[in-house]
Formats: sequence, C-alpha cells, structure tokens
Amino acid sequence: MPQTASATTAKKPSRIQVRNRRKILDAALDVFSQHGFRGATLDQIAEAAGLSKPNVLYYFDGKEAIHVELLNALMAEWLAPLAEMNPQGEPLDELMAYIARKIEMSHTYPRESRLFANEIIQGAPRIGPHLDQRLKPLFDEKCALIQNWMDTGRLAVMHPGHLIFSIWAITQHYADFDAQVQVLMPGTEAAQNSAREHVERMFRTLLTV
Amino acid sequence: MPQTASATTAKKPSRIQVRNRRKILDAALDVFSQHGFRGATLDQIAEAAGLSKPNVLYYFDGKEAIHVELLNALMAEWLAPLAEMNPQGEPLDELMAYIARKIEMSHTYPRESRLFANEIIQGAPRIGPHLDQRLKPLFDEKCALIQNWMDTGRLAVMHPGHLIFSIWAITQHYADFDAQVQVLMPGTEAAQNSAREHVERMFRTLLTV
DNA sequence: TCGTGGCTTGACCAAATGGTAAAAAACATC
DNA sequence: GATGTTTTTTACCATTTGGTCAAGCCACGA
Repeated sequence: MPQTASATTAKKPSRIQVRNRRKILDAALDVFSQHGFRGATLDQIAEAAGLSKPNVLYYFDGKEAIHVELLNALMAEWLAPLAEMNPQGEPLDELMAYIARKIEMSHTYPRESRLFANEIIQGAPRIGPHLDQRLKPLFDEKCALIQNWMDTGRLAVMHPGHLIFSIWAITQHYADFDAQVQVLMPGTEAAQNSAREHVERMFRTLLTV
Repeated sequence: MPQTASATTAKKPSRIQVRNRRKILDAALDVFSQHGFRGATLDQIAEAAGLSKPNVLYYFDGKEAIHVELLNALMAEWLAPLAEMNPQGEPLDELMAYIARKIEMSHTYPRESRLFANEIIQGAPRIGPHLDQRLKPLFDEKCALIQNWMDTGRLAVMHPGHLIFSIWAITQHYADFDAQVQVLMPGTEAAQNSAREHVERMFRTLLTV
C-alpha cells in the first residue's frame, strides 16, 4: 500500500505514485468543483483521472480523503496573497497588489475558487475548523493592519473586514459565476481585461484618500 | 393525480394540494440550497417536508421538476428589483435603491441566493436558457440605461456591466458565504447592519460624480 | 532471469437513491 | 351513510454509489 502521507511514516513516493495522485487530484478538482462534495461520484473522478475506481481507492482512503487533501492544498495557496501584504509597504500599493493577485488567481484557478465556494455554501462542513484556526487569525491581523493604515490617514476610512469581504466577493465572482458572466458578457479576453481594469479602478478610487 | 400546473388543464388546486406543495417546495429549498441538485436526495426533501417519499412524488413529477419549479419562482423574484429601476428617476437614487433592495433580499432570502449560486457554479445546466432569454435582455437594457446616465454626467463613469456584477457579487456574498462571514465576523445584527452600511457607502462613493 | 513488492483489475457487496404500483385511508358529496 | 375522488402508505424495483477483496500484472533490483 502507498503511504498515506503520514507524518511519521514518510518514505519518498514512487514516480507512479506521484503521477497518479496528481491525476486523481486534478480529476477530483474538476468533479468536486462542478458538483460539490455530495454530488460528485468516485466513478466520475476515476474516469476523469483515467483510472479504475479501485485504483483510485488504492491511492486515497476514500472520497472524503481526496476532498480533504484538495481543500488543504487550496487553503495554503489561497491564504498566501493575503499573508504577503506587507506592513512596511505603501498601503495603497500593498492593497492594490493584493487585489491584482486575487483577480489573477480567480482567472488562473477558477476550479479552486469554485471548490471553495461549494464548500462554504454548504456550510463549510469539512473546512470549518480550518477557517477558524488558520483564516481567522490572518484575517484579524490584516484587518488590524488596514485599520492602522486608515487611522494614520494613509487610506480612505472604511470597515477593514467588509473591505476584505468586498475584495473577495468581486474577485471570486468572475470565477464562481462564470456561467452567468459568459451569458451576459460574451467574449473571452477583452471581457477578462475589462473586468480586471474595472475592479482595480474601483478599489483604487475607493481607497485613495 | 394532482394537475401538474398544465396551462390547459387548470382546475383550482385543493387546499391540501396548496399546503403540501408549499411544504415540499420549502423543504426542497432547504436541501437544494445546501447540497446542490445532485447532492440533494428525495428522502431528505421528503423528511424535511414531513411527508413520505412517494407522497412527495405524488405532487411533483420527480426530483428535477421540484428543482425547476424552485428556479422558476426564484428568477421571477430575483429579477424584479432590477426591472424596477426607473429610467425617469434620479440616477443615483435609483441605483442606491436597487442596491438596498438587493442587500435586503440577500438577508431575507439567503436560501434562494444559495440555490441560485449552486446552479450557476455548476454551469447553469438547468437555468441556462432562462438566463439567455430573460436575464440577458433585462441586463442589456439596464446597462444601456446606466450608460446613458453616465454619458449625461449624472453618474460617475464606469463599465455598467461590471458595475452590476460588482453589486451582485457583494450583496450575494453575505448570503452565499455566510458560513465564512460568521467565522470571521461573529455577531448577528450588528454585523448585518455594518455590512449594509459599508456596501451602501461604498457604492455611493463610487457612483457620485 | 527470477523473485518480490508495488500497482492494477474484475468481480463483488451492502447501502442508498430515484422512482413505481396498488392497496388502504381520508375526504367530499350527495 | 353510500359512493366516487383525492391523498397517503406499504411494499417493491432497478440502478447507482462508496467501498472491498483476492487474484493478476509488471517493473526493477539481485
């Protein structure tokens, strides 16, 4: 059996293991992000991965284990941009850089965005603790930082928490509601660019003192 | 059999029919909005409605029929506020009134918001045509209206389509991502009010010439 | 070349799921 | 209270689903 990523029993995984686990996770990202956890089936994941169902279960302990692994990987990447906001930097530049990265991520990783959206919409049954323990402290820290920037007159004053919510809401909207966006504003690259420009201009206007 | 809302064969439904159909739709809204279409089960819906599964199927032709009926009812209510934006009114007032109504609806009908979000995230497989035929014309019309307002200098200039997307994204965020909001900003009524104030102030700032 | 251990598969299983048929119960109307 | 109609339930069914198991395959080092 392949070592199931136990911290203690950690032998280096074979090339086949790396390849197949990657294939499974990629396929599962497709399926979970489109149908949610309960709506996704192992058969779909197996077929999308080009493996048999028992073979999928050879690499992961079950449907939930795949989902958990995806969410864990997601959270790490998802939090990084926020964490990188630098207290020493120029406030407006830092926030605009964060927004730009968020937009880019939603564009580059729409499946991850939808996976997260699905999980939250369903009440965060599997990622709840993660939110509490990892996201909350970071959120609070960055709220305090932004509040400080505002207090010292270097940013327009508003509620930092709701500001962050607004950034998340708008940037993720283009990934999560892509089906709607495509209907209402057809056209691929031009629309994408105009979206980026709109969002950046909007927050720059809002945040500039 | 109860008449399945056929336009031609329309006898008035009995009181029991009205009551039970309502119960089923309410229960289904709970279940669908939480798990998505594929993740929801008839047993869950039946139990939530306090009826047996065959009894549920006595009132609706199947799982999909319930879902379709919910989405149809949803679209009608969902589009109303946008449709009510009055070309003769004062531009800023009209837009702010629309935003206020959107916020209120997200607060009052979070299940509907999540039902819609689930459907769109999954690629709008069942509501796609509806979007094309009903939402798109309305969206285009209101975009033109807003564009006109901006052209005549009565609103700050920006892309009308993306403006609407921003409004939708932010207002629905508080309903769809409630699980996350509750973790990051605990507290019920105060948070709700501060959210409303933040969003309204934000768009007012943005739209004022 | 031959084991040997990691990898893969076909066959299978129990539970869940969407749905059906027909009888029983409840109801309305005369 | 008899009678026809609507509503509800009991007992099913076929398929799907998450998961198991033992046997077979295959790569690779000795």
